[in-house]
Amino acid sequence: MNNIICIAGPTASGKTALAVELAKELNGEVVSCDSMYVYRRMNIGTAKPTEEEMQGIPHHMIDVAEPDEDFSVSKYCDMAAPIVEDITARGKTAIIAGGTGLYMDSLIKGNDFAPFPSTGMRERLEAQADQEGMEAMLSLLHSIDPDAAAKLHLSDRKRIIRALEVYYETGETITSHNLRTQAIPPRFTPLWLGLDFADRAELYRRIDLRVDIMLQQGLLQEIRELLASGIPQKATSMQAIGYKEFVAALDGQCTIEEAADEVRKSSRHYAKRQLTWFRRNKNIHWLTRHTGEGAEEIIRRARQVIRDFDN
RNA sequence: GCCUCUGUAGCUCAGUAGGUAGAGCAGCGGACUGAAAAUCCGCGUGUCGUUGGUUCGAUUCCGACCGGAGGCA
Repeated sequence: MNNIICIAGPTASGKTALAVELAKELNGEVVSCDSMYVYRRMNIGTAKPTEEEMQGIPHHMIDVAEPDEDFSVSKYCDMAAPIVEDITARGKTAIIAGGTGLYMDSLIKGNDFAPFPSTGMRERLEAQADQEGMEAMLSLLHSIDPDAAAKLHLSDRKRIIRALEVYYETGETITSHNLRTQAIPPRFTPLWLGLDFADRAELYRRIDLRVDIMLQQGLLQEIRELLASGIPQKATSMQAIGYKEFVAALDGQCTIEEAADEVRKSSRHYAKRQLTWFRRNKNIHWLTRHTGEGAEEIIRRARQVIRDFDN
């Protein structure tokens, strides 16, 4: 009997509904695995499940951070791992559902992350990159961690700087750090379920529809309130799809309709990236929804996978 | 009705002084270890409107026809 189930899948694929349904049937509680559900007061644009959708099932890792807070994978794992352990210790099933692949994998594997220093190292490296250029930064990285440098593209500023930062702060290269943490056995061994559509266009249609619904539900008002409460436009939370685009529109940089088009486009790209991430996880049992099939069919197949797994 | 412009990838458009074509966006694939809804990489998918003619060879030149835009009436 498996007491941990992971539900992966792209945005708008029906993870929330499946998680609640399985929780009802398996005496479960849902642990959200979504980098944006963690922020309070960001409800409409993140498509956070409503009280009604939760149907009385306990949900964890939702509304655990302020929108101007610097949240991260490591904070997520630090908070979520004890929750999963507690749920299973109480004899219930933990249903980990969400679309943030890095968070989900890290929670399951028990990754540990090199610290994020507040020593000003990051700022110094950023300044150095501005002055000397990325070629210089990459060749610097090459001299201390050739493996990491070989894997990174010149344009991937974010990762080049992080690799340098880890080395200068800890004395260990990021390559060595990653190898070390990958050798740690996984913290959990869940049953993996994945949601996808046989016809990609169908997923995209659902995404388009969802953007219209968000606007009807008052997304613009939600964003105005967040900004009015002092959330800076460059906060991580405001980089969420559906927020950054409408923030620009409210700022007069484009029309609402243009922003809505951008949101649809970014959401499609995001869904594709999510699928790319999850597809390499060979443990996932994919529940592929074909044209004409309803949500009940997917739930039925999920039950079947769970039954087969328990036998 | 006449005149001018126009028809090339899903969309917007380049281009070939005649040798079957290429950009951006879309789309597709991939990477990913304190930002991940972030960040980054790769890949043209085409009856060049139709049909005749000239030519060794036409998307390109010429004619007709069919669409579209504008002008004159």
